[in-house]
Amino acid sequence: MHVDIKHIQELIKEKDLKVTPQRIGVLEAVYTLHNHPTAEQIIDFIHNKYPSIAIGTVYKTLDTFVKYGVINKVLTEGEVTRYDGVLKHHHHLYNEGNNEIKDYVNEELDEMLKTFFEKNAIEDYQISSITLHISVKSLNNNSNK
Amino acid sequence: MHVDIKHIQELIKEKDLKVTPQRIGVLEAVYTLHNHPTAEQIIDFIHNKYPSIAIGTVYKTLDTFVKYGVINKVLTEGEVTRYDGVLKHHHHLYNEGNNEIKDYVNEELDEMLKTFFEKNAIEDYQISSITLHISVKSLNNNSNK
DNA sequence: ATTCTTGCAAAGCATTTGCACCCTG
DNA sequence: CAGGGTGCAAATGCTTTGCAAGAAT
Repeated sequence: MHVDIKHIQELIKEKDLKVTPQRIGVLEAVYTLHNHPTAEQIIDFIHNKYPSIAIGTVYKTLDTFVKYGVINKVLTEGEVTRYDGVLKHHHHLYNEGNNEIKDYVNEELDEMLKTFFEKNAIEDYQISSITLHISVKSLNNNSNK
Repeated sequence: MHVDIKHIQELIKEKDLKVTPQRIGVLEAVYTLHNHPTAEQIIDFIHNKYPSIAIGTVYKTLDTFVKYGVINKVLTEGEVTRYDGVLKHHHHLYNEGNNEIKDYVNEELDEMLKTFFEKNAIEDYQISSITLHISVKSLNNNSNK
């Protein structure tokens, strides 16, 4: 998967953050590694293109991006933190076989949920978003794909 | 909330685990602290009743319970691990204001989701469970309750 | 020029581990 | 009494922090 650096620079600038090689590298890594990478995976990826970037900088950059809504953290069962560059609303498929997390997009489902909770409001709360965590098993014995 | 020790002992025995004061204490803590406690909260609770229990033992016991399905881990955004003693299927309300996680049970919703995914199967996967992560804001300025 | 960002290395903290001893079944 | 469970303390590993030096606007 190829990633457009120009586009990355714009995303950073849009949030009034300074555009630095480190930030470009981190965001490029998150997009390229698209499968909910850990900080460690991001650091490994970056070390090819920008060999001298500091680990602390990667952590700080990831925090900044999450804070400014450039990326999100993924919900996990207390393992290492994983990040997600896909901002469009989506759900997650947790593959029990190989521990992978895949995105699942379904607008019809979102529409149905929206309607449901309009009719069945939760007392005292206003809903800001609903994300499904769908645990699945592969039907093929092939644990990848 | 009062918790029945007899019942706790049975739950442990059912899994062919040895019933020890440490295990009883840990499970008692998870049930009493019912609000998705961290290991630290569990340790604090236990230290009243069983002052000399080791921290490492609590971690080992929690791992064992998760492994044998006595309790579950809760999905979080990479913070400390939280545990959940409620085994009945339920969803989670993430209160953005105070970072609390509450249970949300709605069988009609579950029924609707089941029907939806019967009609809209996910290619190559079999669904084992669906949990909603509902981000909410309190409507009262009162951030508790 | 000013403010924000980076690099580095040390510190922090939750969790894990190894092993001798102990207790449950 | 046999096998698993516990306590302890050290070790691990992810992540954060503080600050001087550097870079972006």
